[in-house]
Amino acid sequence: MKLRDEQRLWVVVGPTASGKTDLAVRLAEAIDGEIVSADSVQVYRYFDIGSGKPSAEERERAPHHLIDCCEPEEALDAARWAELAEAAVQDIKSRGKRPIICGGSFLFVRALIYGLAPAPPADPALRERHRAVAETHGRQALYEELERVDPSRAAELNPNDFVRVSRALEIFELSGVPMSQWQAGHGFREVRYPARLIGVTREREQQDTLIATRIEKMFAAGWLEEVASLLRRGYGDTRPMGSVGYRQLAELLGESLLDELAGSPRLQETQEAIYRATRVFARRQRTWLREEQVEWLEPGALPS
RNA sequence: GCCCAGGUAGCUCAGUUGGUAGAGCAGAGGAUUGAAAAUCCUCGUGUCGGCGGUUCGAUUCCGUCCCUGGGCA
Repeated sequence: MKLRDEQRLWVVVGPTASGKTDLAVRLAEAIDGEIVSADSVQVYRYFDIGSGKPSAEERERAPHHLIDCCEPEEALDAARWAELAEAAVQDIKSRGKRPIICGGSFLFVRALIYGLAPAPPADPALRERHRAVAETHGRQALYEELERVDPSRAAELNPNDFVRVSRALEIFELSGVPMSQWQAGHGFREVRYPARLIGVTREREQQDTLIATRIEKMFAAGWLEEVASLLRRGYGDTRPMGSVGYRQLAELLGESLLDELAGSPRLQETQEAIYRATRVFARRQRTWLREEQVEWLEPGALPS
């Protein structure tokens, strides 16, 4: 095998449960690499089972970075992640190893490869104000604010898309410059890390089966108990608790006691809801990937 | 056997004072510049349980039969 490729940064992508970690680990062994996780939930400590963190055995086979790198309450955003990832990549290279990015949070990957517009960072106080406005006057009212200061960005957004409307407003309020202008000056045009995207192809049915068995394994490994423990420790309002599966289990545990749940229909229903939500998530991931030029490999294969 | 309540989209249900019907979820597709496992957008013909009757017209009213709950025997 040659497997050394150019100077490009190798990035293992794919929908959830497609086998990214397995491919990345085998790749790392083959080229003396280290893995940088691009996963918006695995970055948080204690959210172990439901986020599908690599096993001890997998971490033994290849060093992993950016897993457990922050506390649940210190929300890590795409820009901050990209900084950390860049530092990890430099560190790995400086030790003569090959960095391999691996993960399903594609905004994170994009932020690393292209950077983000140098607009101001998130501001919790402003977000709180936006939330209050939307709550008392409706999302439309917030959208109208944006139309006044940044009609160009407003035209791209749906009034209901609260998250993006809020962010666009936030940028203007912080910098006095409309988001559309920041974007115009950036446009994801400059590649900071030329990348080679690699993924594992799966038939749709097989993909669904993989998702189902993975969820079953998570429950068998004590996922429900993990969430109960996280809630007890006060992590109910953190960002990772809003992610697929954790959200549903937190809700379930909010209305039922852990001891009553074993084998109950409520638990069964929740497990099915998580399966469905995960499939929807995988679909959104596929939409991201359709944009990119990805080298799709057969399961078990390595790139040449 | 009798009484009551139901039988409407894959599921849960709404609705039509008679003009062949619509939400949520699921499913499919898409967007994505510091919330991204987040957030948002688009896509809904189904013997309205069967058969008869009344009517210009019935899923809607009437009759009858079948099915599912619950109650009484």
